[in-house]
Amino acid sequence: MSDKPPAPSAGLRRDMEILELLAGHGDDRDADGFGVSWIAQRLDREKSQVSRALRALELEGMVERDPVTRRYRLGWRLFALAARTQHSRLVQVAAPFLRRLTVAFDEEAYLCVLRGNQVLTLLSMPSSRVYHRVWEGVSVPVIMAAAGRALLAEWEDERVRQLLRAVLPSGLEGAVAGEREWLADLAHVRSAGYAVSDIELDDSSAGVSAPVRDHRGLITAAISVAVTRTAARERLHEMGAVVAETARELSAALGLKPAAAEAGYRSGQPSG
Amino acid sequence: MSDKPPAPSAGLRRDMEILELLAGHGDDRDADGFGVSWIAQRLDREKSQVSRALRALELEGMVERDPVTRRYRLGWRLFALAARTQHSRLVQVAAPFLRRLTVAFDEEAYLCVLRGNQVLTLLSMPSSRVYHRVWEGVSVPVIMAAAGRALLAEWEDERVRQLLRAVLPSGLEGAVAGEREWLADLAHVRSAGYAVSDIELDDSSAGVSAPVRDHRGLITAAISVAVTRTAARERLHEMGAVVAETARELSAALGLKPAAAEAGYRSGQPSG
DNA sequence: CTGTTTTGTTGCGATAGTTGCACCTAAATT
DNA sequence: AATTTAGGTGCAACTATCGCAACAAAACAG
Repeated sequence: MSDKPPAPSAGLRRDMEILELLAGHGDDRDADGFGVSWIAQRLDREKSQVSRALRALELEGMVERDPVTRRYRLGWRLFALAARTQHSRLVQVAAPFLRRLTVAFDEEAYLCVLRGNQVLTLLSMPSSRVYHRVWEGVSVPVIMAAAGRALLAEWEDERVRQLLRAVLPSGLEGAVAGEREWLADLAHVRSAGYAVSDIELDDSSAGVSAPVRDHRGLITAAISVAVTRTAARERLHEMGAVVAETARELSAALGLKPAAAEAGYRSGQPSG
Repeated sequence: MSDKPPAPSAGLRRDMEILELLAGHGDDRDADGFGVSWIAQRLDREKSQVSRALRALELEGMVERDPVTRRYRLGWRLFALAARTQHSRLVQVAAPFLRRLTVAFDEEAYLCVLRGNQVLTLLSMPSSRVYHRVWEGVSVPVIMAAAGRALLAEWEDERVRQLLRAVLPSGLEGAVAGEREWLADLAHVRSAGYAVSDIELDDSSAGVSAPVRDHRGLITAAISVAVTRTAARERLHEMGAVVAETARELSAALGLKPAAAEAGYRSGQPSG
């Protein structure tokens, strides 16, 4: 009477677990997919259940089975659906702008959105110098990337505090100071139009980031540039201005009418 | 007693129908998503069912709800999963090569794979001249695009005939002639390394296409260039040679060792 | 090539999640 | 304020799924 709180949409949850598992660590060694037994064990479920689920998923094109190894991988349907996402549209429009940045600075550029407490990278544009890791579809905590500051720039202070408290290991002594610093950073974004952070997606690079607005003037994305070499602080701010201007142009390309640019200020979104 | 042939994985099918519906016609007017009732009616299902399904899908990030309009759209999770697809990796590697083509010819370039009887476009690289329609995630029948010929180039004749018969409106008088012509086209791909077609993705342009091979030497994708202006036949073949060379380089970038280039010949895949 | 182990699939009764209806709330519309 | 429409919920009936175990098929080993 205590241990069976109903589990609605259990099927979907299982399917998603499978897909997430197939998505893998993103590493490459698992490129040839996974077998039924391995998945079943990893998920602590019945082989039969996994077998049947995978067959159904394959029928829908969500996964596909290597004809020779008989292992499963993520399927084409995911690609087709994702292409119809609004995120995809955003990526399409943003790509040329990011490219411009990579050309100008010869540093990697990213397009990110906020997803809960995480910053999700939608697009990573490599610089000419290195074939860097692909960050697309990868999430990092908001507190890390400069993009996090750009994305939260116009949240109400109280909501920012809440989020920080939820994310930071609570009880940390420096938390209060960190909060204050964060709020100051956000104020800087509002006034200067860009954020600067010592850490970007990975910890080997600093970053600058600027907010991108949709047609209503709400911040919905951020452009970042990761500076891999230890550049002078001055140069970071120099780049920041350029990134901010690029973000503004991208916003315009997304349909932002100049008048609306200020309208979104402080409007926030419903707490979701 | 006659109308209840078991419906396994009915839940998944319903979810996929919903997602497909949300994916929409790809048009833009539906950018702000769809409401529960509309979806329920369109799918001929109970409102409650759709409501619950959408809530579950939202929990998994497969769809997201506009906080203000309360309408549903495809969600970020699709993007994140798709980014981990092998198709995505292919797109990443191929993008610079396609870009080179668009720069060289100032025409649009595509990366396509075969999916059943259809050619699925994974990447469309716009030329500088027009902001053309985005073809990513869109499928067209094999018989249309030049890419279809490139992708089938090394199938056994018999399998090609079967596929053509399945696709073509059967009973057509010209079918036999069409078959012969097709097989000749495929032979041309094998000898010259590229295909030429009067129709590319849309019917306003001709196209050239060349096969891309994976590390085993099997044809797994195709690069195409759509020629929008009515160019001289000569120029098409000129471009074909370049596209073929680019496809070869891309294959190498994908790990194809020169030795394996011929190994894949005629090996075909299990009929899937 | 034959025996053995591992991996994947299927049948079937019991279980448990889903269905559909009616009802309800909230928001838009008049 | 009244009416219409969209979206969500409670609950009993239903039916798809679960898990077990037996089976089939590869992979492996000798």
